[in-house]
Amino acid sequence: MELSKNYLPGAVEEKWNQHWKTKAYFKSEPDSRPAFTVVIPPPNVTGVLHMGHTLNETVQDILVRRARMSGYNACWIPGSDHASIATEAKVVAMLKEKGIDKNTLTREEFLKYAYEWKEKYGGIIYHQIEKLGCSVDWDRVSFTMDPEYYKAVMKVFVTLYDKGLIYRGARMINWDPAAQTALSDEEVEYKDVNGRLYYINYEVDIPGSSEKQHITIATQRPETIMGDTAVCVNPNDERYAHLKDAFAIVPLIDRKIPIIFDEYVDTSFGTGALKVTPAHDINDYNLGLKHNLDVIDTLNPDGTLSAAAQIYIGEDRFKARKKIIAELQEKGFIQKEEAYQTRLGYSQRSGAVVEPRISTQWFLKMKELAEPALQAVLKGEIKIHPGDKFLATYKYWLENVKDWCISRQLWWGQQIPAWYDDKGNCIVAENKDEAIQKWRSLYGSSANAGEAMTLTQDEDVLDTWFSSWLWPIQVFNGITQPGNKDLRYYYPTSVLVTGQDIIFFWVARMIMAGMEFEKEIPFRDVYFTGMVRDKLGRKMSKSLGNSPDLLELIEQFGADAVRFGIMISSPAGNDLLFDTASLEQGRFFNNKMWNALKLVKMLEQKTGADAAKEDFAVAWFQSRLSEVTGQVNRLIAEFKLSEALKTIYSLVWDDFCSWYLEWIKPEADQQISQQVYDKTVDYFSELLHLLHPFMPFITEELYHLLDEKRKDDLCIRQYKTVASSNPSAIEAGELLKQTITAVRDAKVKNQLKPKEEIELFIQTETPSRYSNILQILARQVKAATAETVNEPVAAPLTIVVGTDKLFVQCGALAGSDSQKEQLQKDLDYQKGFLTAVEKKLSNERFVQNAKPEVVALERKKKADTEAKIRVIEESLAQLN
RNA sequence: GGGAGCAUAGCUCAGUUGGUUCAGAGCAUCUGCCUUACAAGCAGAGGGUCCGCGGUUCGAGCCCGUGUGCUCCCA
Repeated sequence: MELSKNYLPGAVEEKWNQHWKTKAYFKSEPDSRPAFTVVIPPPNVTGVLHMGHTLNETVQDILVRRARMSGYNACWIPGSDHASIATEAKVVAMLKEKGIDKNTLTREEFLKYAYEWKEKYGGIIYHQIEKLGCSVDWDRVSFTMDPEYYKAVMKVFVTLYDKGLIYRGARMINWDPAAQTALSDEEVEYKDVNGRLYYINYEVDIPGSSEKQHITIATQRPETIMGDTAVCVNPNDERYAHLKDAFAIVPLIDRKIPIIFDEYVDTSFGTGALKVTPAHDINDYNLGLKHNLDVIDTLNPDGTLSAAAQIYIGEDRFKARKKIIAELQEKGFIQKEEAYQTRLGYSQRSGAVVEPRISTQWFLKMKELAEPALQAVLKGEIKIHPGDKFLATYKYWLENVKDWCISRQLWWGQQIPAWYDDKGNCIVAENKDEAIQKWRSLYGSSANAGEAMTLTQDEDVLDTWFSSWLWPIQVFNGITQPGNKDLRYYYPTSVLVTGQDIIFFWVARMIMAGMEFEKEIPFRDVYFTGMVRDKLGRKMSKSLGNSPDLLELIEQFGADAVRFGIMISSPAGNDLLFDTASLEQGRFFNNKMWNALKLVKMLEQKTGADAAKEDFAVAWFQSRLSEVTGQVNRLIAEFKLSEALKTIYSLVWDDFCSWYLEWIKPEADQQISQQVYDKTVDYFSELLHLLHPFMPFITEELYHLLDEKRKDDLCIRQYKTVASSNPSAIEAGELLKQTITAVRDAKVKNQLKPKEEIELFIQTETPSRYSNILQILARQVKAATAETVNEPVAAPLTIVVGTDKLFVQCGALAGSDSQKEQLQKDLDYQKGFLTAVEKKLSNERFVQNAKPEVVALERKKKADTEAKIRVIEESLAQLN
């Protein structure tokens, strides 16, 4: 078989994806094995996978593939959520391009377009997940707007309403004027911005006084003055004591408002006088409630000024601000203005500045739901990784959680299952038929039987997270078909992998839903990945254009290399700086393994019965493999996947390719024993097995190329228990590596060509340590002979390794300065080390206080170092 | 304003219960090699006041305090 010069991932990945699919390896049905379940955190249908998703999916696939190879019935459920605000915005934009105004459509017509859009673009994400090699069960793909899922959301809403946990009421909420919908607190992102503070004079009207006075208030939002319903000052503020029972006149519109007194006002801020605008500020709203103030909403839902503002009606709030400032200035109301650092809330979805607004919305009471969710984590039923970092955040949020605004003024989403009759009576039911029945039983009589038919459903839909919080349950239809077989088998799921940014949006609420509806945790472990940033440390974002296209990366480097690259630079829970250099490293790694395969295929042609057995190399690698496999298993159990990958990488590249293969590789005219060859194929297969969850395609490919008669597939091959490792073989291997490196180094430093033949004599007190490795050593350093001796041998080159002396006989050397320097340097270090050890040992308090084994260790260090110094000094003496 | 985290080689990070054979890895850099698997490679090498200051201890990269800088979350 002809093997290409380099590894070519494209065709290989296509082939195995197809093969795995044909074999249905990733389908899961309940059986007698333990389940390992992962639900994909639903990426939303609006977009494409970004690098954050790529990291997430890769981590999940590693865990799932490993579980599948470790005796578990692995089930990974793909899906997406409907992302109501983002999707609706995209659909509206798409319609606009077609010249269609959303407002001219009925809800049904709009939803038809939305579903069309979802069909067209929702598939992109699934395609990417597949290209990345994710071993998901495509028969179980789930979407938050599926009919069954929709029903589940309805049922949950009604259940919670009946329990008294859901209520409807007018509250101050976060309003997104661009999307024209309410938002939850979590959907608002606060940013520090440079604002300006305007000092505005309000004329004051004091009863019984005709004197012209004014009071100055400071505000960042002059466009809201028309909504002012009071000016508030601190009762302890002497500056304003004379204003009791006085009124202020709102500039421009000349409305008379009371001056009120409340200790809430900070006398040191601004002028100590606060304009109170209950409709447009949460604190003012509360103050208004306390003092019974009017509420004048001067803004329309789209952020323009309303008729209540009296002036600049219909102007955008920010344009109106400019005009109002100009007018105030012109008319002499502005005393001064100054720069002011403030914080503004932005809509996470539309980016618009969020407007606090009083609005009638649906809310979910959170306190009762939060408690069990908090306990589940505090008791350790659910473990968060890395725990030290996020436990406190989780705890704080749940302990201080506020009610959740769950209604959205949109069409794309689950319509709220509440119906109103002509009189405004509200009925909550899972569907209209039930609503009618309920209405009849509550308000009906034979006389008005027909009236129920006029029930109209609430126009609003539910927050997307109100559906995705059911995800771990409803992907198994657990809400709509309680206690079904799948749910019993797969729930609780095993691990949830997600970004730390949605700990509140999703993780906490999923735990609440699990505890509320199943009385059981939704997953045992939560693994938070870090944020993916560019190599300058900036967040990846569309506006910066620093987020690469996943499919292009796969095209360029191969899916395995992408997976490698993102994992190798991703320490658990930390942000990672994404750089294509790490993908390149992955590609190089592919190539390295590809070339190792080529070597093995070459060796296959050179097998012979009477060839050298190379028992040592074979025994050594067996031990290394066992040792490192154990390490990898431990690392993965601790979710240290990046470390695990690094460990495997080094095992493959350094131990297997650089050492083992070189040690067993026969000379050009020699053969390799069948036994060693077979072992080599075994080892290589084991390495591929170990690496497979990280890099599934190339490992599957090489696994089959290694032994073309193979019938089984790597992706479902089961891991065996780790064989024990032989410490003395490991130790001998280390000595061998160390000796080879020392001789090679000496050759380089003395300008000897690597190929130049030498003779090697090792003076040692323990020749047995070398007996197994001399042959390999000789070959690796191009020594015609390599033997242990009792006495020094005259040689131009002396090297010290530990307490052994290596004498190298070779052709003439340029000079012995280099080795002298080397020895001297080594001597200085050892002497310094010895001084430190002796100082410690001569310290009585150390000898008395330190643990005996520590003291013993120090004594051993002293003896060892002294021996080394002796050997180095002898060698130096011989040189002179 | 409240809280959390981080600071170790040029870069990105390991460093588990304090014990100088423990200051490490990968990448990058430098030197020498087109050695018959691999130049996408091989063989070597250099490089750090473990952020500053103080403390605890026989002993601190590790523990405590404090300062500085950066990041994140919450109000």
